[in-house]
Amino acid sequence: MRPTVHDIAAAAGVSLATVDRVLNQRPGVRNVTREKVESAIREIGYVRDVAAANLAKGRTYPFVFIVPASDNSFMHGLNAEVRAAVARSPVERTDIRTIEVPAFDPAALAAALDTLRSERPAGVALVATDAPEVRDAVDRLVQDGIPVVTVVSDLTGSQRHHYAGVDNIAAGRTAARLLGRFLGGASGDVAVLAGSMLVRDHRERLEGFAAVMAEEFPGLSILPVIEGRDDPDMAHMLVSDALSKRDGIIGVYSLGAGNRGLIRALKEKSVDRALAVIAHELTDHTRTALLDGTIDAILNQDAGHEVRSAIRVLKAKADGLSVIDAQERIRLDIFLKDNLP
Amino acid sequence: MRPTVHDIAAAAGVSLATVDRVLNQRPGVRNVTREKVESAIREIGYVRDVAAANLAKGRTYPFVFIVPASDNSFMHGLNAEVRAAVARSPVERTDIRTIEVPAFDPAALAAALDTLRSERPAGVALVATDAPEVRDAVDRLVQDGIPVVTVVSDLTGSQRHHYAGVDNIAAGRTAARLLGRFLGGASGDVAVLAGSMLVRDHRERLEGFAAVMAEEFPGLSILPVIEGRDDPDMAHMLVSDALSKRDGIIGVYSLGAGNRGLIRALKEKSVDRALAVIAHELTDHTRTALLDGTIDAILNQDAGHEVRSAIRVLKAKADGLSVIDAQERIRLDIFLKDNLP
DNA sequence: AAGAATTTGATTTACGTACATCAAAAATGA
DNA sequence: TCATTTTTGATGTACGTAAATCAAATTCTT
Repeated sequence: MRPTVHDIAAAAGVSLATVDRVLNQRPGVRNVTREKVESAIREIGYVRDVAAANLAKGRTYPFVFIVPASDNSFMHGLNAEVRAAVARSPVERTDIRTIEVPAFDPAALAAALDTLRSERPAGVALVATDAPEVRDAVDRLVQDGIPVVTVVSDLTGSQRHHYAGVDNIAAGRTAARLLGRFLGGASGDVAVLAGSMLVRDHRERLEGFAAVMAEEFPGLSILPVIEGRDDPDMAHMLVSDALSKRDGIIGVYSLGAGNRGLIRALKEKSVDRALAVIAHELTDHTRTALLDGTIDAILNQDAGHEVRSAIRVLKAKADGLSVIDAQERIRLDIFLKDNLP
Repeated sequence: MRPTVHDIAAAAGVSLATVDRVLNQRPGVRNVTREKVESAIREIGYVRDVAAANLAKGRTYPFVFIVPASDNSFMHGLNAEVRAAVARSPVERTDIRTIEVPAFDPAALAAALDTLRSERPAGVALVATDAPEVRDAVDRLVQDGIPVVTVVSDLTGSQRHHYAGVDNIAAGRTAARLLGRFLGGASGDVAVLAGSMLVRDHRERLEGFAAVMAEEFPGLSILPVIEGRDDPDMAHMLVSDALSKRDGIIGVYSLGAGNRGLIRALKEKSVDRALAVIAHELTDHTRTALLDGTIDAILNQDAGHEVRSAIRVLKAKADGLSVIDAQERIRLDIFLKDNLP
């Protein structure tokens, strides 16, 4: 049987009340006594029964999710997953509040984070905009002892406890190798469609993509990045334009959102020529395009996994427990038309 | 606040004791009363607090894992993951016992399953050997009300509650498309190395592989399957032999274990020619081979996820709760050298 | 309608932890 | 050494559920 607080008390030769004072860092314990209790805890391998503790405390975990107010499929999906988590709240003892902040607005995000310092939630998850003021605001929360995890997009050099998202450099590298291999040694141009180079994920994907292209596929040259601002119409226009102007384009890498416009442009031109196309994020549109052959592969991060992982990690941090690293690694999904979920 | 048993009692106009009788299916309740209570439960949306219930019951979940005594990297990894789950047992309130049965021996597996009928564990997870007697034994357990999940390999037509493993037909199809695309329209022969065609996963992978090859890559023809019995030396010999005899081989698909021998054979021959190679299961050997270019892609199922998912599902079934389907879907991992974990 | 059988209510204890209160003991200061 | 402060012990209640007991009420039989 698993040891209880009574076992600690017996092992340390103190009373239950003293054990309680040590366990919950209440005042009024001499250092010698505290150490006696702590070593007893270590010796008998006591682990607090979190379920019983939460029951006694009537504890719920007040968490805050900060998401950007972006109007693209991926963010909609992420929001849906957060809502699903809210729906599970009573069972999971969480109490999740969502804050929307303008996208790409570091000041607004930092302000929102600072608001939380006085509110003192049990944990904060945010889709980070990679800027110094955001980093500093996150570090302040961490200093205050509030667990913080970044979701989808990480924050350079911050003290956040965890990042629930994919390795975007690896994603870009993977895209490059797939595209290169699919093109089988042919020479030509590769178009890259991004949302904005101000977003860290996009920059990183491009960085990884360019690196592998340069190292391994010298026959392929990357054209100047097209920034579609994750907007379908803009993407459609820019991609159509590029395809008409440049005959040498034999591959396309879409590393952001706004794939609807890309797909439309590709379909209009695909009568003329075959392109190898890799896109990010599995949505209804990209799924259809993958199935009909417009897109050859989709790289995806599972928003549901990211949200659930963020919550698990925040809970563990709030309880001072460790996490199963392998379980919390967010994997890069590669979908061909055969392994779609 | 979340409703409790007291709220049910008040809503249904009965006593706590009666609510308890209904909730825990104890005898001595008239049907009209039972229905009154049940509709009250539905109306106020009561969900049993599993943590509190387990605390009261002092419950642990006695689970049994049945794994084949196979001596290959994948099964070693699976065993390690089960042991890791055992190490977490006190915290997760599980009590996991492992039974080893001879591999590819349906009778032994069925016998082991039947033993469990009297033991009545809270759940059983097994790596299924796909045979009628196993199916019948599983169905008997299910009839007895014991939750059963298959892991890694599924069981045709059985009543098992859940399968924690990948879709192997999809895996084979994915391998075929990757290989076909990597070969970029070239014509030639493709060698397939399997463990044994008696195992369902291997048969299914081959089936999916062959289907896509026939549909989409008519220039590639699949040679008769090499059965290496998941044995490195045997695989080495057979593959070396095939590569020497057939100059037309330009691609290899290894859908089972025993990749060490394959890799050795490939390295010996690779000086002469470039092959596209796809293999299953990420191990130290295949990882190294992927990094040095001997293998082009690895398809993988994460044994840790499978074990943890199996346990979550068994718990949920034992508690009569539902599972988050998307969370329990075991995904096919595709690894190129750039996205290795 | 009486007696038996069944159904329902009321109440208690327990699980492991948190938290509060009050009394007792020990350490500290002058 | 005495008064004061600090530390420790003892005890009780609570969280939401399970499980048991015994008494009371209701239904069923004949």
